[in-house]
Amino acid sequence: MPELPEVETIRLGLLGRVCNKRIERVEIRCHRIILRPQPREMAAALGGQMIRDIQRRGKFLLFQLDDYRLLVHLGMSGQLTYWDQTQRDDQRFFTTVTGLQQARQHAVDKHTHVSLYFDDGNAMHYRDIRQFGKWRLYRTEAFDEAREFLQLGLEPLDKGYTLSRFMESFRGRKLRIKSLLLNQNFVAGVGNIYADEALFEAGIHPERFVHSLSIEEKQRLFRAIPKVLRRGLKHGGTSFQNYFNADGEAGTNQETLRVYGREGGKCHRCRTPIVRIVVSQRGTHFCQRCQPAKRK
DNA sequence: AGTAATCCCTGGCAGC
DNA sequence: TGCTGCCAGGGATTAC
Repeated sequence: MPELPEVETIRLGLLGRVCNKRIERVEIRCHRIILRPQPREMAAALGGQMIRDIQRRGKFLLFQLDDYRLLVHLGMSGQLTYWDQTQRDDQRFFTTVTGLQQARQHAVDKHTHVSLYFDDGNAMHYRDIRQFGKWRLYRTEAFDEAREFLQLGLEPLDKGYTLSRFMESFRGRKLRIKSLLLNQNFVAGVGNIYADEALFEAGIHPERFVHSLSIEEKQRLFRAIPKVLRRGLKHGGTSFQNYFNADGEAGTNQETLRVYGREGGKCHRCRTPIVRIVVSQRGTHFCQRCQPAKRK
């Protein structure tokens, strides 16, 4: 479940690997994940293009090519890894060890849906077990058509993330705060893990309706969001199931999580057992004492 | 328009 | 042991 810190970690890893490399050949094996344009057309368009830069917006990766912009969303289980022709493929990729897959460089398998082969003999593999990922290719001059991208909300680690804009984003909302945090049009890049972590950090119950939040609570949330995201980034992302960086390595942020995935475990702050409920069809973890249901 | 529910998909796991 | 059924979850789509 790659969220902002995971996507950013992948971006940083890929920057030094695939930038300024020319795509010689593209293999698209699963057609489901490619929405636009059709696979044959996408493969043909990518051939001969050089990757000039890689940017990120929310959970989207944005590859700047000579004539195109390639938008990649990793969905639930997407992996983008670099393949070095001088290194040996690691078969341990497919084994489970203490609940966590071990991975390095891997050969093409049944879940490797796209491969970009560069003219220097190396490659970049896209692997996506659950196939929720999306690739979209736009001609640079037609990028305005990427509405799902342009409607994204505040970028929480950028300078434009200000308290006034954050407060503005609450206007007219009448839903639970956890639901709002998962909405990419509010703050981009926050997913289920970091939403729970941010709410714990801010001391806010996930089922609170946003119009009931005090100014102080919103201010705490405003600060908590980038705090937990930066912590995730610092630890190379959270590896629970299928997330690996561009070199196929797991992150370690799962060891620093305060509430997510810790049902029954003791709250680091008050020792109360962490509770798991369902909000917006998503597993939601919180401390009943540190995140009270009603405002004091 | 804003919100809630449904669906997509596979691997892992509990239960028998 | 092997089968069945359920669950996880981002976001597009549909329904209201």
